[in-house]
Amino acid sequence: MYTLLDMPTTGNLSSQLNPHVSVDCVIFGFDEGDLKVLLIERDLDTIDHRTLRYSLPGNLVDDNEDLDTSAGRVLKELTNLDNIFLEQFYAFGDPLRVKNSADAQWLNAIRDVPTARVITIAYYSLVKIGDYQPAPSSFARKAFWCPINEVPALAFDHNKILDQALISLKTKLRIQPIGFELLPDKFSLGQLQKVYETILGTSLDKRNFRRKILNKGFLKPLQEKQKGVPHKRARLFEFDKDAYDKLKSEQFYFEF
Amino acid sequence: MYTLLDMPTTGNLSSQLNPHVSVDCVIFGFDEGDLKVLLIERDLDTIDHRTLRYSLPGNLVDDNEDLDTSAGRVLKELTNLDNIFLEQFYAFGDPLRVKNSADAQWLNAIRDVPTARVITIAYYSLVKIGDYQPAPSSFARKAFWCPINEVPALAFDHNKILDQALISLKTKLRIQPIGFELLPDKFSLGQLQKVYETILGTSLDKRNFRRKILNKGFLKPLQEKQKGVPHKRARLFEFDKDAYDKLKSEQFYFEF
DNA sequence: GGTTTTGGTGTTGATTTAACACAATTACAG
DNA sequence: CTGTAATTGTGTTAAATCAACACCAAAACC
Repeated sequence: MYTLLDMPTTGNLSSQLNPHVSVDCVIFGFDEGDLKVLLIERDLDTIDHRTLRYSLPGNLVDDNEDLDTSAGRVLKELTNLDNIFLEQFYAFGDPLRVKNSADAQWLNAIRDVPTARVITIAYYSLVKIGDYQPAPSSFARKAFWCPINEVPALAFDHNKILDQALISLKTKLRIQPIGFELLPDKFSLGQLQKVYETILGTSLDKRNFRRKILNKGFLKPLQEKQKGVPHKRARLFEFDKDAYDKLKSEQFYFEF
Repeated sequence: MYTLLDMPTTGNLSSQLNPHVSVDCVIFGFDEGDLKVLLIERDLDTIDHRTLRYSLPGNLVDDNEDLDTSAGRVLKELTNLDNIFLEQFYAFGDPLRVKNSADAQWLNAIRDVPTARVITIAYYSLVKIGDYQPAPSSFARKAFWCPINEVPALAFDHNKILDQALISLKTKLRIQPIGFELLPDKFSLGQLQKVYETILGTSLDKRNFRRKILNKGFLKPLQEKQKGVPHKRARLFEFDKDAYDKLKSEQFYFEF
């Protein structure tokens, strides 16, 4: 174990944290019909209860790292999720964004320059929940999937960052086929429809949805079927990356 | 006049520049059938010729300012363009982005911490060229509109930033009615079509374009017509903001 | 054997799209 | 004054896409 004051900041000995710039990661997953987001519970050993317990995984960048690299490193350090494709979506720079009293104590414990103004570059990603096992480390005591509708008050402006991430996700879903990234490799059309309905916040006609998405030509039907469900078994599909890449190269515009 | 070493950094006496974070502005305009971008020529009094002369308007943020505010201030300081709606589109953070030899001398002359790693938050905007008169100040010796296809080598990673801004612009044009923001208040459909064609890089069918854009319902036809053209005079239109806001509030999705 | 749950399927009418050609108006050149 | 060059403005048709809509099938569980 480490204490808050001497915990490792990065895995790299020559590292040098930039006190003014951080990255935050909004990792979306989908499970049991719910859209979820990966949160951490921060280590509170030395901190009283007025401190906000939960936050998005995020930390200062290292001055030798690219922003994308930072985001990947920080995510791994806090949650053990590795090799995630992260997409930058917005930089948050309110001069007061880390100056709330509830955050001050935690910053005092963990930062060299706790009063510095910090600009954060926010990233998001979509993952198949089953493919990754979040495991907390560094200043994260827990790392867990939280349903979007049950997200508690988060540190700093993280609730605002999450809201913005959701907006970006919605926009992206309408422009690029990303729904399946939240699902297992093999999925049914019912599952995929549910992803679209959840994120877009609408309900969709089953027959129209199927026709539309299948006509795009990048879903490959498998022989395999669902098992163990108390109803008719759905045929499984997988995303056909080759087919999609080919369409893209022919200037095909996806729009859902 | 000022010299490079004692030039004002902001108009605010209590200001404190953050050596690690800057903003850069990509201002698009449209003129004579060309898409243009606002560049500055940097003051080179003390600098040899290997230094890159041109750049996007940009500078360090002040630690008391919001990023959006910084972008507006920096743009005004360098080009005198004021009250421009700027939209953030990406943060660039390559650790080496300001470390090219051609940039080093200029940084030495102008920055307190010339070797600091600088992350930049990039903004873009669309303006009617006729509405603004660029006037250089601070370290800008000139401020001028440059056709997109004739942009020279720029400082730092500014060519990359510009490329990315163009991609964002293209995406945005397909999703929101922003073409008229590049045109005078009163414009012809021919001008508007040209904006779309230039930015999207395609040619469009005139009859289909007119029908489609007029059916959206936010272009108000005026009685007025073009003057002084060596061909039939086009009817002028204006953007009807009220009508558009009403459509938006009814969950209308624009898509071109 | 009945109940519950989700999977799977097709048609129709309305809307939207792409493709396509020609006459009218103006300034300017000769 | 006449012709030319440039751009405006307009309508139809066939094809594609979209929205709306209802019922039977299969599996687990009781």
